[in-house]
Amino acid sequence: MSEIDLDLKIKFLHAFGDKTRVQILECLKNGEKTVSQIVEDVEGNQSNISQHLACLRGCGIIVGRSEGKYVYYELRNQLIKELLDTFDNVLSHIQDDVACCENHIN
Amino acid sequence: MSEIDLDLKIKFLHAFGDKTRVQILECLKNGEKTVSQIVEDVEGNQSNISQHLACLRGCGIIVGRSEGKYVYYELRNQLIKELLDTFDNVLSHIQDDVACCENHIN
DNA sequence: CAAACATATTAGTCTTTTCTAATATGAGAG
DNA sequence: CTCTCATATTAGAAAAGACTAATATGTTTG
Repeated sequence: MSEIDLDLKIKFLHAFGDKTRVQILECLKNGEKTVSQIVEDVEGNQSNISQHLACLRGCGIIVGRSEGKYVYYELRNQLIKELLDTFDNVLSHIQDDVACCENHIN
Repeated sequence: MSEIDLDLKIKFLHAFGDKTRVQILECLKNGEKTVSQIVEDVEGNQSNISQHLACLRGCGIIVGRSEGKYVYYELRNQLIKELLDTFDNVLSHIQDDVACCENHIN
């Protein structure tokens, strides 16, 4: 029952609330990939993806390792993978109730 | 294995990425509360809390019922409660790795 | 070592989200 | 009914986040 710092928690959770980042995470579900591969999969641009990777990395969600001129990223561990699955699971049950909330607040 | 709409998913996940909203959810963990009680617990202002409640409601995370002049909110169901617990669980393991990522992207 | 490639960083702008203050709605009490 | 209380809504300002373009760093290859 370790106390968790609220700001830390928000930072972590916030990382999951962006389309590009979630797409990155989904494309990492099947194992590690280089930045270029991710850029291609997600159809983003290099700079943008790189920034999102830095965010995910800074939030402890993914880890990267350099090999030559490439950097391989993957989900940090099994817990993260399970968390992603949990999201899908919860959503498949709740889906129909995620309705309005256009601007997320108005 | 139902397909989940990505935008829907982002909307849902985004709701968990705000401090005030997470505080609201945590104070609802122990059962339903009126808006006033929530405002007090979270030490927010009425308008702001009301907007965040609308967001959480719109995202299918909480439900409200009116009774007289009060509105009682609670977590939608057990799944949501478990999801909140899962967050804490994952975080307690990863905590130390949620480091930099100051602006969530830089 | 210079060129080519992969990735990261920076700066500036644009967009989205959040907050505050004011006002509206709706219910019960006097 | 009218006043008060609880909650919701709106509008506008402020803040945070994300995107683009340009540049920097570091590695390999010729």
